[in-house]
Amino acid sequence: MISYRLILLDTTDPLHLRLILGSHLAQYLRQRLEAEHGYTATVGISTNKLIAKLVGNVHKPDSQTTLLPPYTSTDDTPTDNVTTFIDEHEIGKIPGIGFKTAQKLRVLVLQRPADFDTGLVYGGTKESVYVANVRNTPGLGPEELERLLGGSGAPQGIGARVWDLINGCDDSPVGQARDVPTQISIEDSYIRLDTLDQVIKELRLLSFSLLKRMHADLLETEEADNATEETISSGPTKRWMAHPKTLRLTTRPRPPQNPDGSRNRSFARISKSTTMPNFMFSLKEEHEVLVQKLVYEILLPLFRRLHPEKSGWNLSLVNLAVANMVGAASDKGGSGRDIAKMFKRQDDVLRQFRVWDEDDVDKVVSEHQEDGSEAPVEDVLGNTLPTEEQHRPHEIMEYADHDFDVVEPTKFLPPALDTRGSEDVPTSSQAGARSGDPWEEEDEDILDDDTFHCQVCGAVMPLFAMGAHERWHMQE
DNA sequence: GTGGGGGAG
DNA sequence: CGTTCTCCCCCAC
Repeated sequence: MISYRLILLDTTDPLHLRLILGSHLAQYLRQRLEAEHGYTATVGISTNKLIAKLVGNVHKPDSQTTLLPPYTSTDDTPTDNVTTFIDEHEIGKIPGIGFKTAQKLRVLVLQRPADFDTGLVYGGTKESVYVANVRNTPGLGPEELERLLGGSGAPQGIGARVWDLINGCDDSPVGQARDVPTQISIEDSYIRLDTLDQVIKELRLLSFSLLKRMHADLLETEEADNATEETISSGPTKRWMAHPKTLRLTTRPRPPQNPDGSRNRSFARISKSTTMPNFMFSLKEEHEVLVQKLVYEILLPLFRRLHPEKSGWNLSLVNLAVANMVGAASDKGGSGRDIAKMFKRQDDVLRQFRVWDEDDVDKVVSEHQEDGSEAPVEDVLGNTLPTEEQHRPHEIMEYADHDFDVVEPTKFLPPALDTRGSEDVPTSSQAGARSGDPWEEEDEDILDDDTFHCQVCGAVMPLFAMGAHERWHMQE
């Protein structure tokens, strides 16, 4: 069901404008992804990854959602949407706060050993604690969180990081997709695995799978551009794109029964690793042979290091991994089809939309990030925790219905924004009229190639805004 | 480099 | 929804 609302575009608010453009871009990207590759997608639009990801959950399949301003609290708007939005989330739902951290925070808020996960097999009946409950805990701040969550093994600055997260702040960069994984692993879990014979059998199976995966993921087939004698006689040339340097065997021993018969759930894994044996890269030997060698020469010795006792153990999981890829090719992707590059090429076009300069853009983003960290809790909800009935659910429903959600982004883009110097662009500039892929196009005539203008009013705009602009004309 | 903890999807 | 199978990053040693 499509339920979208019209948004009055506030051209004096750069944040608002930026979100609208982001929404158009998302719409355009989703359309192309489906038209050209058959994939539907869901996206969230906001000023950082954290909020964008969370808001993307609001309208789930094949849709998109934008978190609208206000993003900061003022006298007029004492409740900014970022805070209101993030507050409704259960603490464990926040990306970056996993099972362990969430449990500690629940204990902190509930002030009691917390209904851990007594009866059930897995996460069980955890009690819901919301972001607002955590953030409004008296005396809580980055330092207190660091004391609670920090310690040996914890990442540097975990306290500040978590504090930022529950304030809707996230400055983590958008990363590049990898073309080759840093690690490949195969694992299986077992109800009961307690004899060496069984282990050997499973190690064989895992080894076969791993070998297949290595070939599928790390082997590059050279498409013989000119069929040499070699390629004719021995088939397509294959070569390793990356060589893992490490082989690792991991097990998860089943925790022994307590005297009272209860199960001590433990996910603890133990592992041993060794340097990757070279024969595993053989492209000539039969897999059977390689697997046999691997199991007896490498894996069984590793296994005996993990489990020196002949018996007595019972494994619930075995994992076999290759890691530490040393790449022949570049580890990181970058085929050229990324959005940053697209924006670079369309820079001239986009400049027309950029009614503020780069510095201001950064400020809009970081304003919330930095303010949020320091923001007094009273700004948002006051000191009293909202009760279920009177505050949260009601207000949140209101928001869900009226303030988020720009599914089918905006219906229009006012011409005031995008009219400007359109005389030197080609006449046929509708999206459909273009010949090539604007993303693929290299260099020169950037303006000409990536600029489109409306046949009705002559407004100039980037490709992804064309649809919205046309809709704007239609509803006039 | 090895082994373990925590987390995402 | 909960569980399984991967994959990732960080840290101490």
